[in-house]
Amino acid sequence: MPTTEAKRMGTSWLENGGVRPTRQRVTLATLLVGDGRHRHVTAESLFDAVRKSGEKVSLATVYNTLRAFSEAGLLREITVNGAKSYFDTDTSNHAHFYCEDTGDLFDVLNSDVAVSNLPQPPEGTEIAKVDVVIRLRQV
Amino acid sequence: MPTTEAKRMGTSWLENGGVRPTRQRVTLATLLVGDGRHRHVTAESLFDAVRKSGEKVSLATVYNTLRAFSEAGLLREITVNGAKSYFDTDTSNHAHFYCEDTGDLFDVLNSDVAVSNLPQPPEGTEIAKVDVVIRLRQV
DNA sequence: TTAAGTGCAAATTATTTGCAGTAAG
DNA sequence: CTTACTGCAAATAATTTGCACTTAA
Repeated sequence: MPTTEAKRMGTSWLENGGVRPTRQRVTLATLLVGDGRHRHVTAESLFDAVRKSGEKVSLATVYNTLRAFSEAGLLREITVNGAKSYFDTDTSNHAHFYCEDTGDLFDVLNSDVAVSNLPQPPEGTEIAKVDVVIRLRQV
Repeated sequence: MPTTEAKRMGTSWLENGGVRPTRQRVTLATLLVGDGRHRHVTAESLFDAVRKSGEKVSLATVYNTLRAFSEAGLLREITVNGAKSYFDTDTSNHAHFYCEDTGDLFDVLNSDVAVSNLPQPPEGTEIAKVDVVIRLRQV
């Protein structure tokens, strides 16, 4: 049960991205940023969250909306394996841990991880973003 | 037409990984490392190369073999987008440029790109590898 | 009102798999 | 010989799309 406040946050987040706040988008936005915390979701995990919240948004719309949010700069897509896409509500440049055994993806916290000596991009291109994924294996 | 020397290189590369040198594996290995240069391939691109070389290896075997080579440590799999997997004959840690517009993947050359201040991996895990992908956009 | 958004089911795409046949040690 | 490898076709799995319907502005 999303609080009114959570919904308000979701809605203003949408406005931030210049995205039209439809019922389903507000539902998804509220689940994504309603508590002010950052999270990583997949289409499937967000779809599950919708069902648990008692709301209803089709899976296709979840996919399309995640894509739309990303294009609006509200989410950052993270590709860690060919199988599925993750989306991060934290769009700033930061490194991720990815556990291949469990499929867990999470932020590298309070760290100074940085990429040093970024190279010159080739002629005719510019750097859009830099992804750093630290792959873990269980021991 | 692979030279005898190229074939020899491919075969010894297979031995290096402890992989049994079947006809199709030697074909693929020769195409991958026969000229001593590193390259990035996808299952599809390698399959095309096989056809152009006049040899014959089924697409399923190309997929399975790329996976087998990776597991043997002969190749490094690189995931840049949910759509397809790339495989790099250079298994050492190095950064990549990836152009989202063209799908091109290539090495960051002679660079000192490095990830500094690698964080401590979480309890019960160790770092398997660190992927750095510099995403480009055309201007 | 009217262009943008949504839902469903069907289509796509990359990849994997089952299994019968083939070949390497 | 005998176990691993290969090829094919069918199966999967994530994601996208076509299109008729709905809704926000």
